[in-house]
Amino acid sequence: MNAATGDDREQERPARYDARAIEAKWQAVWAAEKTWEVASPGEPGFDPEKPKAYVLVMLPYPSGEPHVGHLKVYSVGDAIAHYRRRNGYRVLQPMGYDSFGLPAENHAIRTGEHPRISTERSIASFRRQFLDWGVSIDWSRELSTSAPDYYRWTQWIFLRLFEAGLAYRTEAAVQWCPKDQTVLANEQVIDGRCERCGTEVVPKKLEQWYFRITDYADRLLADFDRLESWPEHVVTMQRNWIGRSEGAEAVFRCEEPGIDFPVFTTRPDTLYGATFFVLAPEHPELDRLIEGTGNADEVREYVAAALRQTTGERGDEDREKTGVRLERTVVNPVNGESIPMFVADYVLMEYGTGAIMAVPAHDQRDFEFARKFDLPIRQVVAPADGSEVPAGEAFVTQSEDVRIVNSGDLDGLTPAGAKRKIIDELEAEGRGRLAVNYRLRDWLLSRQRYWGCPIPIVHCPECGSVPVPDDQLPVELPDIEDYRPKGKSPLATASDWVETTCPRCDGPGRRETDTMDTFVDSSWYFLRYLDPRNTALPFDRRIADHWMPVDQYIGGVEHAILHLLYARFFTKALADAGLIGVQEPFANLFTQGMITRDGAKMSKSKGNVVDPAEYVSRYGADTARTYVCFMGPPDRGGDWVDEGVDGVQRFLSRLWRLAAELPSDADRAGAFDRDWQRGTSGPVRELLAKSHWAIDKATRDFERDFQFNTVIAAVMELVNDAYRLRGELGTDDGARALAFAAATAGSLIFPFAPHLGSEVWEMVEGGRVWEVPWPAADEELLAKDVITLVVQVNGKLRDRIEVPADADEARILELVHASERLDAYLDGREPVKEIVVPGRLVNLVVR
RNA sequence: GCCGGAGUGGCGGAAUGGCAGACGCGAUCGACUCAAAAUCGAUUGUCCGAAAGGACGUGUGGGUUCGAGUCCCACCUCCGGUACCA
Repeated sequence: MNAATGDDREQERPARYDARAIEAKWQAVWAAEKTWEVASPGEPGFDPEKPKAYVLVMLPYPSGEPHVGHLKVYSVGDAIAHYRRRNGYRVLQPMGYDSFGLPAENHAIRTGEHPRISTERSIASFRRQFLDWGVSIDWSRELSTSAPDYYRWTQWIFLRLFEAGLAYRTEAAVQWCPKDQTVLANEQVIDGRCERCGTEVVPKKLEQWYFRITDYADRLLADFDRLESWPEHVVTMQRNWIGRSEGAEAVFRCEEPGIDFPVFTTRPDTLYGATFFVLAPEHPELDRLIEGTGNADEVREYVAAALRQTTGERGDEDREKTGVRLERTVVNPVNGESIPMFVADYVLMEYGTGAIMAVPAHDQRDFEFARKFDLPIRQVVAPADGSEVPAGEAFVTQSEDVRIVNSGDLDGLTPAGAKRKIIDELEAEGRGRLAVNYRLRDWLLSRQRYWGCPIPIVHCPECGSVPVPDDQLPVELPDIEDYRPKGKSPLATASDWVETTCPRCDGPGRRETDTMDTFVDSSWYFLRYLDPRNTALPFDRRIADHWMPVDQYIGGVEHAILHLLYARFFTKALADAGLIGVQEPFANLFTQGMITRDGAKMSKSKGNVVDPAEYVSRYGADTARTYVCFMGPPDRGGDWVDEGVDGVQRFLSRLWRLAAELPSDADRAGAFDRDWQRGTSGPVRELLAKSHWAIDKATRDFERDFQFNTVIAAVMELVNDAYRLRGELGTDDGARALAFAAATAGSLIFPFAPHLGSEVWEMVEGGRVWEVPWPAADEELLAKDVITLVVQVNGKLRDRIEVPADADEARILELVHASERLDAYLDGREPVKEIVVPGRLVNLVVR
């Protein structure tokens, strides 16, 4: 008979956990009292006693409705924010929208609706849902990057970079997306396809705006040391993307018509093995080189064909090598040898100098090319033990157990030694030098699209590219009739807007009609949050220096390179301009894993999309939020399972009922009294100890890389124990223990289920849980008098014994030897070794 | 190819070198109910055994250790990133 709840309370039908009512109640409190607003130094309400914590989730692109990825990232971010607040920090958690961008513009092309209208609609629904989820945001700082009072400062910063020589315009081969009709940055081309629409990109020669991010390559690498905690793989990805490689530049001279061709090589030690020389089809000296030679037309034809290829086709490694031999030769600077020249599309203009020395014996690509064109292959690196190298492939090795051969005075040296010697020689003769090369290229920022931040430049036939003066900012985006891109920016059709006067000479000028890549907008938004209503500057340096860096940044790993690299670059450039003190924007980074459904990425075409709003209205925000944190470690992905949501709902209901069905207030007063707690025994003590265990476990797992799944599991255990012990707790002490357990569970679950946590706390203790410090476990209640020790024989579990917690090794062994169970396993043998791990186990080793 | 990450019950996942499988889902049984749902409780790695108990068990093969899911070596599979980068 289960009599625990069988009192007359049941006559009035037990109330049920009404998540929506509870959530509306607390959201109203937070909105009315502006609970999550936080002051900067000098503002009223600023509390200098508390340390600051800037907790930031990557700003969303507002398109349609938030999806589960947003639910997860804000659930994680908010849990961290709440945890920090209750640990005594002044937490800033702002919100904004990355509201320029292609989807809104494409929508405008389809429907004719102005992107501003559809964007505002999306922002409204994002805002509504974030409020509905009860995220603890300082809404007074809300911003959107497409608002003139925001992009005014994006333009202002662009002009500072322009003045510093970090923004420039030049003609170069760029990646063009034929569908979106715009150029793309290298970072936005994935496997030769447009990151946004998946169309194959094609090369195109255009005059475009760039940021000189390559100037910062070394600092971007070195300053990984300044970060507190970033996922190692993100750092590695950025390292690889920057792609620093050390080597040498060597100059090969073509006597006729007299052109020096520098090449970059990471293997100057193999210079003697160079048997031919290859130029990229785009090489600027090619025309001059072939002028008047017998096969100039053939070469031109090859080049034209190469340029027509999509980036994907050209990048295909498996394709057979192609190329054309030029009727020219170059001289190898180390041995004076004349070697034939080729043009081939496997050499890229964007990397190095667009020309290579080919060492077929030790480079797979050169090897394939040499085979195809029947060129000599000269081995210059050999295993130190004199063994043969495989014939059908290039001999490529990082090993130092090799020696240089067939290379004059380099013979017998290791590659490292040969590199040093050859670079010294090249430098002495002025035919080369030590060189460092990067994979990273300058950031192409102009886009031939409408819905972006206008570039504040006027083109003047007299003065060139002239910056718009600061006092004329913002250069506002004009309204236009037709959004369709036509190979140039739709802005070009707004002739009233385009035609202007030159700020420098007052003559006629034309506005720059390209807009900025939206990644520019999001490269500094974390600074605007700090001083969002400043009308004189993008932000006040003193305020920014107070809050920066972001203490905890949270977002998807898909931004590991793009956004995070750009934002790091911007921060350094702004620091160099004296606008801010920090060198790195994000001290700690947490990347959350992607939620799938039925094991697959969610997509409309698969019909497996989870709409968070649907779950929030059915189960409540607390259930949805707690569920995404409970699925597994938040930095890993997880599969959305409806039954799992039910499980979390069940748990939250149990917690609510535990609080709702507590005995009357009078019986349970003093539940938090430590002296009383320490004096208890039996089931009362057991439940109190479990409560303190949960506090300790939750706190440790919170600190340990945000292991939210086990934090929540600990609270579940506490609630389960409370139910299990409830029947044995019919005394006043029992009522107090239950009250303490329920209040503690509410307090610990609050970062994930803030509404329920507040409600439970209010029901049990009264007051506001977010104003109560994060609980600390009582060591004395954590400690046990009697502990169970595991006894092993030869590493196999054979017995358990109860020992006093303070028993020493001798006493433990005495108890072990008293065990009759063990005799069978020992079989009369004397242990040769007895290992005692206090508090853990005993292992008897017998032979 | 290169660089990361991960392989543990029917499923998601727990385990500072020390009781493998916490917690949740699912499943089975029981209580309540006319019945069902909800709720509460119990059981739930595999094999042998009536039971007591025993053997096996963390992708594979070896190693270190009193003791290995955890550390080392070699390999396999999956996932992510990246790639004619000279």
